[in-house]
Amino acid sequence: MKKIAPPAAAPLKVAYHHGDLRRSLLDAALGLVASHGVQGFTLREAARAANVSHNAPYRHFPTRTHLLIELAIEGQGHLLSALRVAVARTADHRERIVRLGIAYMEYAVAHTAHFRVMFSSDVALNRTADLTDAQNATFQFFEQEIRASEQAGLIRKNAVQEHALAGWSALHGAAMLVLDGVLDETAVAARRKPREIARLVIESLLTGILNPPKN
Amino acid sequence: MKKIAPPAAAPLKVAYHHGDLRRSLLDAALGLVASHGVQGFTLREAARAANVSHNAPYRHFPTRTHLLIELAIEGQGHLLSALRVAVARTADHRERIVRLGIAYMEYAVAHTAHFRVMFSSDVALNRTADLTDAQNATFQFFEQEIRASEQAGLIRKNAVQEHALAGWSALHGAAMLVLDGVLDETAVAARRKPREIARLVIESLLTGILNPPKN
DNA sequence: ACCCCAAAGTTGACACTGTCAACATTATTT
DNA sequence: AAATAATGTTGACAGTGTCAACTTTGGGGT
Repeated sequence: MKKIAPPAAAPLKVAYHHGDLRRSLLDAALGLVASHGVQGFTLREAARAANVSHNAPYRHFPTRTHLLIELAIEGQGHLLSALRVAVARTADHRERIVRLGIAYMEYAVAHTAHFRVMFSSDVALNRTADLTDAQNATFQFFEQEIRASEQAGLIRKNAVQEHALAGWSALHGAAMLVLDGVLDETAVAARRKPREIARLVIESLLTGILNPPKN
Repeated sequence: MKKIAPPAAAPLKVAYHHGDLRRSLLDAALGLVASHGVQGFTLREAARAANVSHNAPYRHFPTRTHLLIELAIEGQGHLLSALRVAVARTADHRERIVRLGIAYMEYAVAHTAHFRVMFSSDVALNRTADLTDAQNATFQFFEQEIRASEQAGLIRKNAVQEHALAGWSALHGAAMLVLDGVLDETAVAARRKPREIARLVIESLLTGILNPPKN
């Protein structure tokens, strides 16, 4: 069954080495997650999509989960970039915070596959130091933004970390609930676009829900 | 291999009919999720834990995912009960809201398996009408609580749904981030117990993070 | 008291998966 | 040009979800 003399490369080149299999596998995986969910993603199917044998992925990732972790790290990077871009041309601190929130939500809905992988429990339970670093970077970006607002006198003093935590939680929770469709039948959220939901959540957090104390 | 005359039930009864296999499977599944994660849960292993053949589960659940959905619905019920209990003996509206938040978080960490199943993407993507109802019930409980606070004059008017949404998002996000260990290395959250994190988030949301406007 | 049937459980098979081990080919370094 | 590391391939194995066909059992109508 040996092939004899394929002198010039056929239109369908079947090179032994792939070129950038690692990248191809990540891309294929992302697509599969998008269409079949994280659980539905399969190493073998990714290999097929890359025209490669079912064991080739193991030269690039020690395990299925590690491929996902790699995707998660990548996603964190993209998210952080998106957040940076979202506030790049805005000076007003309040507006910056609102934009940050909206950008978080928009990333979640525009890059659902990445986002789902980033926070899938499978990945979370096998977190790698690199992933932790990437996640911490995102939190620190929030923190830094809040700190700037504090120094500008926009927000309360001495609670930067707490406010950053509350902010991230609110955003993250809203994004999760939206992605999971949990809000689809609620009166508030059903007819609103994700970005409006994000704005709403952020506004609530900024001004608070209590009546202002009357002194 | 016929057993002859087992007059009184032997200690190891090996009846053909199980009695309450459905319940046993749900319990086994919960344990498996707790130890191996949602992805690690296996129908066949649950069947083994219940001393039953690998196909017996199919007499009670059409599919692996449906078993998980059943667990999710069950969990939503427990959560709602826990929330009710948490505020049962508290009259002060502000305190009620704080307790609600803490209860949500505590449920998440005390019943991690249930919680993870409830919001696993596998379940979310195959949501059933019953599950949707159960989730809506939880949201409505939040809403109702906020409405009561509004009528008592505690919180701003005309934004009950928005505030309920913001509250749920913040709580849910905080719970998720805690469960996923995303906060483990952050200065704010690393040394705090989950309930303190929840309190902190709720307090931020109640009073807001902006400086009070000086008129 | 019987028959019969639907519910509940079982066995066996299938295609598919993640992963391991052994082998083949290519690229790189010396 | 030879040795070696990197990259792919084939084959095998145990384990999975699910389908189909069979068996056992408990309860209701006659």
